[in-house]
Amino acid sequence: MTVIFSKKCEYGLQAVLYLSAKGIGEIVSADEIAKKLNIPKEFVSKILQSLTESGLVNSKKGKAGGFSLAKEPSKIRLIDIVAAIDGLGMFNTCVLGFPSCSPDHPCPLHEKWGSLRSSTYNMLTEQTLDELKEKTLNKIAHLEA
Amino acid sequence: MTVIFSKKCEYGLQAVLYLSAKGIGEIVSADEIAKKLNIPKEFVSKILQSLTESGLVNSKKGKAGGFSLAKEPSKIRLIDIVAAIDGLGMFNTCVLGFPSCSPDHPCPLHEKWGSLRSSTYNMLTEQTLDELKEKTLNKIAHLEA
DNA sequence: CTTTAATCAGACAAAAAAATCTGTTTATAG
DNA sequence: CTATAAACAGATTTTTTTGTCTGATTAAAG
Ligand code: SF4
Ligand code: SF4
Repeated sequence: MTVIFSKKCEYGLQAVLYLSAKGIGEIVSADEIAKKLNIPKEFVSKILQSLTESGLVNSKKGKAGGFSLAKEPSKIRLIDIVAAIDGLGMFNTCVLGFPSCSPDHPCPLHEKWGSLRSSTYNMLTEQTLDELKEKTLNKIAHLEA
Repeated sequence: MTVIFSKKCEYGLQAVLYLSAKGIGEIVSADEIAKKLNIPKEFVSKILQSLTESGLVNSKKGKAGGFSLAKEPSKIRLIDIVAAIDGLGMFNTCVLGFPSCSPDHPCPLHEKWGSLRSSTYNMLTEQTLDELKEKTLNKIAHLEA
């Protein structure tokens, strides 16, 4: 079975939400994130490194080092994280896997699926981290309860 | 990157749409389907075999054998094919990959994502093969043009 | 009855995704 | 200055998904 996002992307979103819940300046280690979110440490570490390259996250090396958001939470949209990790291919390739999507010969689901896909894209584009902070805190607090 | 459906499911949907476009009685070989849809033959063959087990498709062995729909196109919903191949897990697990989804501590995207997911589910549940026949024919006709 | 063309069963192989390991560099704290 | 704890780099392993191969069975057609 396959869901919308890759595992990498899911973890990436979780981690960034975690960072934003901690506040803009806070530096958090990959180890802490991994433990709190029950994600393999080395894996989330890799993902955060790649997000650092993408400029969404800052990293600090050495003891007491870790990761923090590179921008204000209100400036980071969910789509930015998705784009950095999974790319935006899912928004312009065919749900049914047909090779090309010409407007004159669209696949049978074009009409119905197309609008759902746009809605999803818009949702990810509109949602910024700051708007999700409270809900994130609530979720995190009750993760291992 | 990962899209909604697995390759298996995409091919399965394509193949079943192809069958329905041919008409209810028509028997079509895996070979023809593979060629027309540019899908690996052995792979689509396996998929159709599994759909046969699921009761959505009939198979006929031997020379002049092949596959056909097991029910009227109006009785086969897209969700049936998805359920048979990928399962319905994608409709009740978390987009963000959080392990549990308790209604009191939903993940940060619950509200927004939940409704999109329901819409997708409903769309797949409402769409039956007969309604897609014309569009499928149009798509197939222009596949290798 | 024999040839042929198909499903079917199940092992196998290749590729991609997910996860782990090993070691290096870097900065803080004592 | 040394010990420690972190990111970082990159190789390696494991697992899942995707795709292929071999042979057996079945049924139609000549
Ligand atoms: S138009 Fe149809 S073929 Fe094209 S991407 Fe949308 S669903 Fe797929
Ligand atoms: S409520 Fe949140 S945690 Fe649960 S499935 Fe929906 S998106 Fe995921």
